Amino acid sequence: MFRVPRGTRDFLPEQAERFRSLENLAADLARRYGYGELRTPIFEYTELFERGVGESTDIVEKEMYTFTDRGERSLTLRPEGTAPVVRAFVEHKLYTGPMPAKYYYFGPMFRYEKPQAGRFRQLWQFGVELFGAPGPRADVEVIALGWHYFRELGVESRLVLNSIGCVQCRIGYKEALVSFLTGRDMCRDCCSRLERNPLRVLDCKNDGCRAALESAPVITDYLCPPCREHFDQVKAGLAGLNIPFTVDPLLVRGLDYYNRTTFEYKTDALGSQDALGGGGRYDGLVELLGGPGTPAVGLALGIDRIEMLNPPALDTGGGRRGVWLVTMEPAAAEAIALAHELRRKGVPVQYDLLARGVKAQFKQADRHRCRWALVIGPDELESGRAVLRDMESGDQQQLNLATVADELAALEGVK
RNA sequence: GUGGGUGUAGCUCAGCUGGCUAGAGCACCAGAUUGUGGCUCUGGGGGCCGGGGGUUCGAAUCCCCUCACUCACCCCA
Repeated sequence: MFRVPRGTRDFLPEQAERFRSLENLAADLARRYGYGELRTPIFEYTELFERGVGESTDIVEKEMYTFTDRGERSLTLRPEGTAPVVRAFVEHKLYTGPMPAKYYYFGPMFRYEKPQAGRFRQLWQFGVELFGAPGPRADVEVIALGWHYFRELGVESRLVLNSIGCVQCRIGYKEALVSFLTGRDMCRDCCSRLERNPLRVLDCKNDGCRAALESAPVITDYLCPPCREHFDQVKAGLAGLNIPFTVDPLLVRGLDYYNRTTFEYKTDALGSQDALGGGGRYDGLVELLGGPGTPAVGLALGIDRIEMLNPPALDTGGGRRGVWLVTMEPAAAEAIALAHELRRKGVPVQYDLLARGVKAQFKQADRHRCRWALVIGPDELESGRAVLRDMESGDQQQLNLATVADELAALEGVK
């Protein structure tokens, strides 16, 4: 028997509906903030991610689905959404349009990881990217949009904020951090990180490393005056919108392109996979990918994990909906013709396709959780009056066949 | 990539230290009720016991390998 590939899954109608709702709510929110949808291919040239995401990141080092096509080109299933959006921004010279330029995306990403709770090889992200606004208000808008999404869904999340400064700040900080940590007791990974990318040590969950970091210098003490000012204004802007947050100087994100603001939305309800989303500012990426120097800030939210939290906004109540048409010979053909007329007028109608008896058809109406059973048999055609049964209460009434479509459309629980 | 747990019907599981045609509940289909669902009763369809190999007169059960799922580490959404 075939199964879905490891780390991927099928979405059966009930869950697919939940994902559709999450997408619709995200798209609606993005539009309210003035973001337009930008769809990019599922795969890109591998080099885009190598350069855009960063050679030394986990994503590029070990998580990419990379393959060679028949033209000997190296392609990669997109592991994240920002690099492709930036590529499109540059390729279509969108920087020539009105600034700032604001885009959102929603779709699957691919990472070759060992699956576990809340971690998949094909995962869905909703993200936004804002180009051309260097000031802190842009950071605040993006962070607020993500916060707003959680609020509308009714999902609890904690906002964690940090600033990793600019290249200049980090030179000084890295020196301080390396000299502080050198010679201390850390895990093997961190010892190598110390040389290659010392900021990653901050992200280590190892107890020994955490202990070593207790009194380590923090990046926020090394921000240059402009970066400090920017960070202060981001915090003030969030406070002004009554968005609560905590500052975590250890928050370092796994992609190389960030500068200044970084943030994550976390949950306590998913075990060890606590990140629901995150983002930050990436002022150098557009230029790195061949465009004009353009400041930018963005975020990405993990839809799979959010869905796992059972957002209250997705509760549909589980009520009955729609109409089941009960047919019987020799009047079935005529009844079915009427059903199609009802469908053309927007009424959702199902009917028996297996030549089952009346009793079984009512049972089907029940099992499919239809709100109404509409009986049209020989007697009804003769009298011109259809029998309508409320499958919730059991009450029955008669409807005039000539006006049945309008009457049904007006009923509760039809759609 | 490293480590732990689990694989028996569509689902949840039982099956003792190897021993009759492998079971239950739920679900599905039908009948009891030849134009009325939910409750009840009766009946029915469904299993290469994850796969392969081994031990044995005999394996769902014991051993080895493998695959899958799952949880955790790393890291992230």
